[in-house]
Amino acid sequence: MQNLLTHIKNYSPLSNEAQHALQDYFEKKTFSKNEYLLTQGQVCRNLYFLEKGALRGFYDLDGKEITHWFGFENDFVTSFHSFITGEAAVENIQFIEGSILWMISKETLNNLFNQHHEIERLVRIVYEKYYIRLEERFVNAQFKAASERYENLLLHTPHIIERVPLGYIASYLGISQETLSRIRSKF
Amino acid sequence: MQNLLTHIKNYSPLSNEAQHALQDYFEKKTFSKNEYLLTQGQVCRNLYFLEKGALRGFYDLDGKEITHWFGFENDFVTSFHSFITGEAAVENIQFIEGSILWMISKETLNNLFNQHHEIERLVRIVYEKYYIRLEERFVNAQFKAASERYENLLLHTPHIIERVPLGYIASYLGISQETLSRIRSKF
DNA sequence: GCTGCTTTTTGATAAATGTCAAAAGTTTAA
DNA sequence: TTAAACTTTTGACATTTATCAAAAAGCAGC
Repeated sequence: MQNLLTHIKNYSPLSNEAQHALQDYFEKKTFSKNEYLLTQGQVCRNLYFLEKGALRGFYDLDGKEITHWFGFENDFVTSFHSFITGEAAVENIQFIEGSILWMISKETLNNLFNQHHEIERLVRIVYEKYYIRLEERFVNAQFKAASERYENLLLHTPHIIERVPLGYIASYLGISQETLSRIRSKF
Repeated sequence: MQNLLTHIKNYSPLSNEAQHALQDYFEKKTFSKNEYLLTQGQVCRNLYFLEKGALRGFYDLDGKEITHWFGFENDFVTSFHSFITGEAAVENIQFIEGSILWMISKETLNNLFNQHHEIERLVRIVYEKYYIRLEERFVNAQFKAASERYENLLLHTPHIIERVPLGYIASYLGISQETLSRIRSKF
């Protein structure tokens, strides 16, 4: 929990009352490797903070698993589309490692927004950060060649390569596993 | 201005005070076709609401202009990365049509956040919407073939095809103009 | 250290898309 | 109205990436 609070305060300062409110309502959860946090078709009504571990979001495309994002320590995690719209998730969220997370429901969070303007501010700022992070990935995906995307990964998020099987990384980069293997052999 | 207020209230309800505050601080701007709202290297310190017209965001890649987004009526527009981080923009924003927009500075907006929790809520909700919109584009970009991306465009945002030159659309879809032309000839 | 299972690499070939150059079509403005 | 400028299409060819199949490498449990 200390992790969560410390991390959160990097985004935006919080009064003691707001901190206590968050402490009261975030609930600790642990999962082991390969367990699912969410499966396709469920509505994701919670937001999670990943204190320790790793997970991936993936969906089924013609029988193949397409991993489109990873979460690691200090990431906020949910199936954003489902969480925001209240519709069924098209994706699955699965643990790649045994993990510890903190959970809060959308409903509780909305109540906290009403009670503490600064908590809503915090979430607004988190969205900003996540928005530009996604924008960067988008530009990479659409306008860079496969080998450049891999180089960028090596450069900016090497922990992904160290902690994630190659097959997941391939679809994360939007290329086939064979192509990724060939790109790697050139380094 | 009425447009802006009406549109905004679709996101989240607003008290009269908050509405008046917005009315006081949003400033009207008009531009003609081909003018620039922002050029690469400038810091974008404003958020805009596009009441009428159309524009594009593009950047330079090895001498070629890569259009990566469009804005139309009722869109909020800025160079998000620059607006959020305060760093120089890597992109240009140019009008595709003569346009009318409403402008507010980041500084003024931050003041309004302090005075009206509900305005910050509104922006938080706008970010949510824009986040999932971008997420959808990302999945399309990375995991769908060029012809599928074009079909999706026809299906979901046909106004883009009607109002934007083909060359811009090609890079928006992440394909060459020639390939786009060939895809189109098959319909 | 072996056995069976999973992950990664390699090879051959096919499919999708890009590039360059030129032709055809459209728009603009004197 | 017509020449000039810009946009879109077409053709030939090159490059990138995917696909399918099989071999090699890595790893957990015995």
